[in-house]
Amino acid sequence: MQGYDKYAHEPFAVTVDLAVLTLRAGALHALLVERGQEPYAGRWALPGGFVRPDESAEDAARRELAEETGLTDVTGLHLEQLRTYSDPGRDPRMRVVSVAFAALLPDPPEPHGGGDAAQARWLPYPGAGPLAFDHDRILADAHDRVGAKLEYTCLATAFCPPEFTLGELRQVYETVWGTALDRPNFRRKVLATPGFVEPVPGAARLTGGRGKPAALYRAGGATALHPPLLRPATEGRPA
Amino acid sequence: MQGYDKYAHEPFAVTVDLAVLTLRAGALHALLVERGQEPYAGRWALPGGFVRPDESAEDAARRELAEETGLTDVTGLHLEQLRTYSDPGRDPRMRVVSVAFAALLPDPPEPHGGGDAAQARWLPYPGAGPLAFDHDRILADAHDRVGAKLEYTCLATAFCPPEFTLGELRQVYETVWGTALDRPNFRRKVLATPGFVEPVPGAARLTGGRGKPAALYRAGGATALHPPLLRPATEGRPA
DNA sequence: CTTGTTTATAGTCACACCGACTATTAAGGG
DNA sequence: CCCTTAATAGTCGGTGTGACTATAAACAAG
Repeated sequence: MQGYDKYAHEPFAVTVDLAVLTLRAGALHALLVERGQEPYAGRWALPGGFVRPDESAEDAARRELAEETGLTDVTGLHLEQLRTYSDPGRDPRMRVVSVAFAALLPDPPEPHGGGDAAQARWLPYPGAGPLAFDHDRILADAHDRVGAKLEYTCLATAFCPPEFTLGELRQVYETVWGTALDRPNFRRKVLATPGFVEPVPGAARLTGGRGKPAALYRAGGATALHPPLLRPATEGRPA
Repeated sequence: MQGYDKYAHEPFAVTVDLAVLTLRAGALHALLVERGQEPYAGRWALPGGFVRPDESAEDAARRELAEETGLTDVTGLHLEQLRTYSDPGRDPRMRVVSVAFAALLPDPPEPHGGGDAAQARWLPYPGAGPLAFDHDRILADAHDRVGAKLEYTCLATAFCPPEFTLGELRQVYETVWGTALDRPNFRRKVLATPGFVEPVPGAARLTGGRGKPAALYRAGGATALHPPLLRPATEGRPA
């Protein structure tokens, strides 16, 4: 930091990459765009783009998120910096340092094709073949981060619409973690955590699908879970 | 990511900033360098430097860590990417995007003055006045991250020498969290977690200071704590 | 040498929480 | 009308943890 001109520092291109996750039909989906040019032409990639001279990486991420999803209001959405990927060879054309973000959406806004990208689609994760660049790794890191944060934060509500049932909330956990949870125990735990969810006053009940109608809840004011909601211990060493 | 030449992307300077933490005399200390030039001449700043064309941010961080600490072998040290700071105005001279890392050292290698920096010193944290740039924020973020990771990982051993007593390990928690822990309960919890620590076979006992000599332990093979070692609930809403 | 202080270590007890279960209620589908 | 599905209520036992007491082994001060 001392000598800015001591060695000629190479300029880098700085981009943001977005791992936008949502739940569609009980399965985790990621927003992907199809590349039209080399390298990796025809492969799926994470949406993203260059950081402009007058904006921070967070600004750029939110701008790209609005462009790619076609949503007019992305202010309420959960957007979180993941980490920065900077391997010298990650883009064969030039030196690109990419700040990756994870974004969570409740309700899948239909595919769309906004922004500059060729076509954008929700594809199930995992399963969408090998992605371009190091985007498989980024998406996997996003999934890991989200899974971990479900344990000790109220992040799960970011996957849900403003009003939701405990069954929907439980499905968020089950889908992201890939494990089944005991219904009564999950309910007990969530309701016992102050500020996680609060009942909707109108006492309306959702009777959409099969089964007994469920009560509706809203996200509460809490952000952290004390004590955490630990996922069932998976044998083998965690990261 | 589609059109690399659609809009002329401004080149950025990319640097790494290091929040190097250690425990000296029961207090948390950070490695800081004194700036010799404007801006912020005379202020303390985090060590760091430019990422070179052929290295990743992680490579650069480890290289800078070796240069600034004077240590010849930094391979065993805990080095972890924190996040990237990219506000347009964070450096008044030019557009600098900085990837911040947190590093943990067990044993304070005497101050030193290696590398290119003017002078580097261990200063207690918190307390080292306002730092240059946004480095106060970075250091605070590093402290938050380390405090949180103590709860659910075995990170605490990264602050300890290869062989340590449970009292030293407990002091890591107490110092970083700023709370006192019950000695017997801490011992019970640590020993009950498989792979956290393992006794040193030689059965040597450390009889350095006052009190009954303590048994020596080494870091075990585990990296995660299941269940976590939660810090005493601080009232008020956590981040 | 004795006493007090400090730290390590052993152990107890009660409570909170959690996993595993059973039971009941209320919907929809053959 | 019965079966399935899902929500909700409740029970039971074990584990983990907070609070606490007790003992042991060192050093310091008198």
